[in-house]
Amino acid sequence: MPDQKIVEPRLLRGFRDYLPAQMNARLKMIATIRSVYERYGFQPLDTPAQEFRVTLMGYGEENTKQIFAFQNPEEEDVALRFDLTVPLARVVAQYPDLVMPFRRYQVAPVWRADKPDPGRFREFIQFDLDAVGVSSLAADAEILCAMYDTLKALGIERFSIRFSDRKVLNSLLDFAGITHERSHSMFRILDKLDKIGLDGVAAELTKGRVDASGDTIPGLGLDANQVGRIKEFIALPKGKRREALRSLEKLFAGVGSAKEAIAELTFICDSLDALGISEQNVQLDLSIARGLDYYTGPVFEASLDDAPEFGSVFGGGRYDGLVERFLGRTIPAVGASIGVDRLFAAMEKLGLHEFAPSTAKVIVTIMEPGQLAEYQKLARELREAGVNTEMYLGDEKSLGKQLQYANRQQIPLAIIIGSDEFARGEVTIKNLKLGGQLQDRKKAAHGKEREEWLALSRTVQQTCPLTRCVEEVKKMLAV
RNA sequence: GCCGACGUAGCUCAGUUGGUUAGAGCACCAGAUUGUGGAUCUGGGGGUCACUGGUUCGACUCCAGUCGUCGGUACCA
Repeated sequence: MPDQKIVEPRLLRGFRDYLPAQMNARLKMIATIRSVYERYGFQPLDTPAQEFRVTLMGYGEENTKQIFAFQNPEEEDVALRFDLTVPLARVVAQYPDLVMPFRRYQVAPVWRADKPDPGRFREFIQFDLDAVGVSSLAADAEILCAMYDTLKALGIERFSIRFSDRKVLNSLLDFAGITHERSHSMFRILDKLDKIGLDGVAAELTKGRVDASGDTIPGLGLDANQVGRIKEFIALPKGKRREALRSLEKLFAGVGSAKEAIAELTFICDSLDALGISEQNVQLDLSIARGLDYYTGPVFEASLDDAPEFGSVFGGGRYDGLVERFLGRTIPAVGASIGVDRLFAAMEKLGLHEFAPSTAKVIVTIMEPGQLAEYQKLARELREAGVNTEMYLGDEKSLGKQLQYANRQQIPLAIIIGSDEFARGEVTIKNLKLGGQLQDRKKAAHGKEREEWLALSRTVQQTCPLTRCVEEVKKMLAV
């Protein structure tokens, strides 16, 4: 291409490639999550990436700027979905024959035009589970339980799922004498408690503050009495679920609207006890708000104790009003959503992923190109036996190069057949994974350990009759 | 969106008060070793110093703008 302008290969801000090693880890993660959801009997659903723009809008116009919106060739206003909950509400309204309760899971990419952060992208996968048409809070407890099982199944031990109830916060407004119109800004500020501390929250509730970068954040203009009440609420003991609940009951004793919230949380605590969910991982935290307007009851969010900077990796709640927008009548619903890519990034930081670029377990190297058919036959035989097998197709003629390739792909076994083996009807199987491990341990091995090392070294490479190749390969992979 | 910092090899970074030929480590490639990867040694390729303009005899270095990256903050149905 003389004189032609090279197109610079680059990505859009907030978008990522997933190369094979990461992709294998991500697929494994998704498969694990799916197996948990299916264990609860949730059923799969998929919906299009694009929806009519009006379908996606409607909860606060200021948020629409985060939506990737454009016109299609028919000049209709369309947008990329920004979550999976709104499309679910659309589906429920559109298919009246769906059997209720409708319990579905969905894993799919969504798009938001946010500024990217660690673990935060413009295109990312969400993995949702929701129960629609269920008013019983047993569903909410079950969602919490599924969240717990999912994080455990992913191999995460130290995580915290915190839950509360949107109705608690509404009662807080009554308790502090704040009008409900200001609920949104009020909840938003409260949600920042973890981040900016009690003093920061107090400042934002009153006259505002200047942050570390010198930016001014306007205050809400509450009076000292109101802030005092909010502080009382924040100061409620965290402790065990029951204790937190009792102290809330005491504080809100004079607030009529609080009875329902307390009854709901009591029900959920009972259910969690019945389900055997530990206090260790699932806590009642009255301060969590979740920014979304559509929540009407219990809300939940999970974060990893050892990677708190990634924030909420799994969150949800009850949204009894959402389907009404499409149907004109109320259908109760509750669900939760994993930010798969955010959780992936957090787990990556904690070293919880196994990265291997190749799915092959065996590579058949080519030493005698004239015998290609024999190599092909053997590869076929291995595949038919269920062994993931790659036959070397590159241009390198030397065995060393082919083994180097296999090593880089982290393929554990290599099959070597040269003129000697062909003459005797044999194959040599080399364990690259074990060989690599032994190399690492070579220097450290002394005395008894050295004996063991030598014994293992003898098993790195073995020769057997061609007829027993598949059997030997399986045996070596099983270790 | 706002505030700040930073852009030198694939990666991590040196680069003197502005001085002529821009360096290192790692990675990569080749050879030592044409039937054995990861070790060692020797050699090699690779740069529009983000971009554009300005100041200057001379700019990787100073100035301005643009783009990009990162951090904080705001926002997050």
